[in-house]
Parts: sequence; C-alpha cells; structure tokens
Amino acid sequence: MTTQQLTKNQGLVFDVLSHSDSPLSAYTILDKLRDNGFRAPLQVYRALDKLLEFGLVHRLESINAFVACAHPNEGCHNHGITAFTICETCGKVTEFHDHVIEDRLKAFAKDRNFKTGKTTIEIRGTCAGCA
Amino acid sequence: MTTQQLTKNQGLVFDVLSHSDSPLSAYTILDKLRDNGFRAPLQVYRALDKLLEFGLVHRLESINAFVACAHPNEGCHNHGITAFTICETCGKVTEFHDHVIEDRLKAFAKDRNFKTGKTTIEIRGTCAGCA
DNA sequence: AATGTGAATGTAATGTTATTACATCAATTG
DNA sequence: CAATTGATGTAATAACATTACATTCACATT
Repeated sequence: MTTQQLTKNQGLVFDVLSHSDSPLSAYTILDKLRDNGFRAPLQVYRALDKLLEFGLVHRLESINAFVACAHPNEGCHNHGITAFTICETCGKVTEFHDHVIEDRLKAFAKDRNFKTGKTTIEIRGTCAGCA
Repeated sequence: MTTQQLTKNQGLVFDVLSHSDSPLSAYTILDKLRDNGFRAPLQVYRALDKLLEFGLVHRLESINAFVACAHPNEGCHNHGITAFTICETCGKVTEFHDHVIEDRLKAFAKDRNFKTGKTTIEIRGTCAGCA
C-alpha cells in the first residue's frame, strides 16, 4: 500500500500525521486541515477509518489519538501485533513488534477458544530523553 | 485491600461493577446509582479513580469501560501487568497475567531507557460461547 | 455521451466520555 | 477549637465520536 491510491481527504490526513512528531487527536487533525476545506469531524474520522484499514495509521487506544505507521510502505498488517511505547512527557511514540509476545497471546486465546480480533499493547511512561 | 475501607461512593461504584457480568461505562454506572443519590459524572469518576488506585477496578482503554478486578482481595497490583480478553459480542472480560509477556515488555523498555508507567494489553474478539 | 453503481464527501445534529471550577462537608490532628 | 486534608455536591464545559441525510465523484457499461 503506497500513499498514491489515497483519496484527497485520506491523503491530507495521512500527510498531517506523517509530519507530526507525536500522536494527534482527530480534532487536532481537523484544526490543521481547516485551511484545506475540512469543516467537520466526520471528514477526519472517515479518512482515519480507511487509513487504519490500510495499515497506514495506528490508533492509540489509551490516549485517543492517532499516529502514522512507522513503516507504511510495507503495510503494517504484515507485521502482526503492533505494540507501542508512548512518552507522556513529549508524546514520542515508538512502535515495535515482538513475536514472543504475539505467540504468547495467540496461545492464550487459542487455549480458550477466543477468536482474536484487534489486539492493543501500549506502554505509557517516560522516554529516555525526558527522564 | 478489602472493600471495607471504601467511602460510601467508592463502595457503591465497586458494588455495581462487582455485580455486573460485563464492563460498564462511567455513565452507565451513574445511571445505576441515580437512586442512591448520584447526580453527576464526577461522582462516578472520582470513585473510579480511587478504585483504580487501590487495584480493585480496571479500566479497559479500548472500550472506555470499567470492570471489577478478578481477585480484588489480593490487590491486583501484586500481580504485575494485567491483560484482558474482551468479547465484543457478549461483553465478557477475562483477566490474565503472563510473566513471559511482562518480562518481554520490561526488557524492551529497559533496553531503551523507557520508564514504564501503566501498560495496557487488551485482546478484543469473540469468546468461546459466542463463536 | 448518457446512465447506473458504489465509494467518497459535505453538513448538521446529536451522542458519549471526561474534566474544570468552585462550594461544601466530614474526619483527623496539632 | 482551628487547621488541614480528603471526600462530596453541583454546574458547566471540554473532548471524543457517531448518526442521518443529501450530494458529488470515479468509473464501468451501454
């Protein structure tokens, strides 16, 4: 999935997220795109829904915010479960993938016949630079 | 931590959560406690803050809802990172603790000098009974 | 070029979740 | 008893997200 097949609104939203050094809320994105004709939250949420679907963007559940994927050209969906550290001081987000954790969670779910949908792993704290 | 040293509001909120078979939103709790004199969201949020602090209740970040801890008498804070499966059909939540996952996350954080605060692990999907 | 279809968009209104601000009350302690 | 601290009550507002409905755009088929 490259960024070329995105629609205008999807492209604008992805661009804003890509150029941000910290996660953004939907309403912050909206404000940044007012000059581009955005008027309503739904324009942002609809674009985000598609970007999430494409694996170009991640939603950080614990802070109600969105970040561009760290490796959008590869399609993040290929990498299995995505985990994040989120610095509560500077907002810096680091995305990582750990197959051991993934296997462990899968095994737990399998043992209980739990059919896994989306998995969230988020570590909030303080990054090295802010400590 | 037993339930005895809770204040009136904390006790009421904990009671509602304890008797629910699925997670509840703050506003749902508020509605259930109207007859007990609750009038405003803040009464619920303040009680929840304390219950979270005591380890008697967990917040499910991915669905903006709250559940009573599965083993409140032991103080969940003693069990390290808490993970959950959340059935999107029936709402059933299962709490579990996995030291391998915990060690792995701790190691990742340590490697990057990331000071870990709260960690969220939530698997949403479909439970065995709903499949 | 006209038409049909599905995806994307525009807009308003509303619903849901959470916090700020400020006043009051209750328990404890010096 | 005064002072402090934690809990509570209440109103207002902020922040996040969805529903509903009308319109437009892209594109395939005729």
